[in-house]
Amino acid sequence: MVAAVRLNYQDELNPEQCRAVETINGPVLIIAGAGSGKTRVITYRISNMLAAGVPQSAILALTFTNKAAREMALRVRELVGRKLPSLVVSTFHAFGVRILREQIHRLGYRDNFSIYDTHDQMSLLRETAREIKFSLDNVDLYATLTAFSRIKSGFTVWDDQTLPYQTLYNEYLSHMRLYNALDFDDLIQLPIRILSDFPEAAQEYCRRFQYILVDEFQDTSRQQYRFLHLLGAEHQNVCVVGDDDQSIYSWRGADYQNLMQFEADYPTFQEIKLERNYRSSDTILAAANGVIAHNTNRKGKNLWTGSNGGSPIELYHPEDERAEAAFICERIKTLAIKEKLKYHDIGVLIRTNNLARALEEGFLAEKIPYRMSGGESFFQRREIKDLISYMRLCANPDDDISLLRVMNTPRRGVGRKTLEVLQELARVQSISLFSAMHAAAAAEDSPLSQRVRSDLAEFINLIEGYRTRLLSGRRMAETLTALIAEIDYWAHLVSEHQRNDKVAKWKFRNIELFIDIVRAYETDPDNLDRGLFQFLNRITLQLRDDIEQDDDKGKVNLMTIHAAKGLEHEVVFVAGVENGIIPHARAIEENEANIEEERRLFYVAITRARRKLYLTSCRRRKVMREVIECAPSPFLEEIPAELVQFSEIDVTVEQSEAADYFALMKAKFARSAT
DNA sequence: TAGGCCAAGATTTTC
DNA sequence: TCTTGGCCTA
Repeated sequence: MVAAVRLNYQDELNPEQCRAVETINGPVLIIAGAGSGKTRVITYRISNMLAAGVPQSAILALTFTNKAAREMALRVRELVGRKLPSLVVSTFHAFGVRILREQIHRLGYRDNFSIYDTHDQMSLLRETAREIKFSLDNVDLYATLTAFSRIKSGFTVWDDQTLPYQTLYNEYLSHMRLYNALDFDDLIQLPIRILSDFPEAAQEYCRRFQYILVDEFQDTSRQQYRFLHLLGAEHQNVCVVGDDDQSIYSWRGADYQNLMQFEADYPTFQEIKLERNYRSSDTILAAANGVIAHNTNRKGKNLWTGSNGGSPIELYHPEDERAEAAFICERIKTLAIKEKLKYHDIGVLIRTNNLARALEEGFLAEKIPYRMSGGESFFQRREIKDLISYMRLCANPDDDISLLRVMNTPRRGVGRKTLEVLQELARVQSISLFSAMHAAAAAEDSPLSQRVRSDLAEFINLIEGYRTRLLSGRRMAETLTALIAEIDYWAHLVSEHQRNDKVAKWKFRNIELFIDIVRAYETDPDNLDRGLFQFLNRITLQLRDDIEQDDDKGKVNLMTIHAAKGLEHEVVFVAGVENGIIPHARAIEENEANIEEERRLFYVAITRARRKLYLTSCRRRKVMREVIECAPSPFLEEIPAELVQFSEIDVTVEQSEAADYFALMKAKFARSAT
């Protein structure tokens, strides 16, 4: 099997790709343009390493999203034809968790830490503010968290703007610490600390992971780069694969300057450019090239296809978002019937999640099966989060945020008064709420009534009982079923939705689905790392990932452009190609230089298409409650005109008006350029 | 203490 | 517009 792989790949890959596959030792920088067969190269490279005798446990492949990690692991397994239990393919964050689970005691945390997502962080911030009487009026919690994150990761320092929040920040951090909770930044930050402060730990990982491969390198943050750098310090076998034109995560700290940093840090690096595009038609690629050429800050690259022609890009200006949805549905149906295209070969891309709504309504009305990836995930749903919070509290009783959530779901008669007493006790003694409950329930002289204290004791018993059962690590699904029965979650749902028992039923069905997921996790023979903590970590890190469904074949893929990165479809629709959406008004508002990233985003969207690309740009759109006039995205103008065809529906008026508009835009640009 | 009512916020993208 | 969280009252 392995030998076959060795013989074969030369026939399947072009010379540059071969070089990328064969250059195993030393630092390597692979610049891989869109559609240049990057995934194939990576998978072949790994299997080539295995064939060359590198043990699987010595290879570490890091990606950016869960989807990419899963995909890569799957492809390698398929190619090699066997399971690779010791090969580590993981996201940076998940890999951070892996190190922390083994090493976090060095930093004085306990290894049953909770991971807080943005939601949890916001709750904690609210709680903290309340506690120290910090007024949050007119405070943008989200922005505050972003600022905290930047300070924490050393991106910025305190300034006049942020200084007033310093006490809040410190208090927030000490709470995180008290609750034994980590946020996403910590998952990178703390491993860095471990690797740099504890040489014996660093050595362990450096020795083990002799070969490191990073996909989507352009999206790594400075912190992640540092992490990577520390891991590869000893052996220097670091291979990074990226494309500066597809860097679309700068808002999350991605820094494409890491490419330059890499070159400086590894002067002996070999560079390999993959410039031949195997995915898109010539037309589509020419459009993409035309657009991206407007960016100034690029590492030059010249993508080519080696083929000719392709059907033109179709541009349509619907009246509003409903007409847009109708148009897309109509085209999808035609494609399905006339060209025998499968629904799953079609991608509908949007800039923001809220654009999905009208499209979803359209799909439902036209009975087109679809799936939406991204958006509110299953695990974010309320009923699921309730259950997860119970699990988290069992895993880590000091997790106050989970405790607060669970405490009164269902209602347990613990009111504000009681909570205040407990919180005060916790604050004074610097202990968690759960410990405070313990103390209060046992104390003779507690200000709490006998009844309340026995309620608390009952709650403590409930949690501790299930804690033991869940920690035993076996039959979690059954244990959860028992828990749900014991707290009578069903009655809770019914009382929460008295007017609408359908909702209650649906939510309960979700709970059952969740338990199925737990069961699948427990009984998966490939899963060697079962257990409550592992499960919870996995869930938290996969918040946005939807559950893999077997029946996803045969469904149109509706997703954000960000989620579409790394994927491809025969036919792609990009909806809402309007000024203010792509480029997004907020992004530009923030910083005008962001226009380049927005353009890259558009570039990514275009290059997802293999054969045919449709772009739609509404003239009006309902935003919130009002209807606003929309102008086409300025990026449309950057597509060479000869590649574009206006859609036949409503052609007459449309075209002349659009032409007028473009003339206007052109004039505007000419002016601003001088 | 719990349920109902009112007001405010909605965040661009993800781990 | 719709949901969610906070506040007030019974």
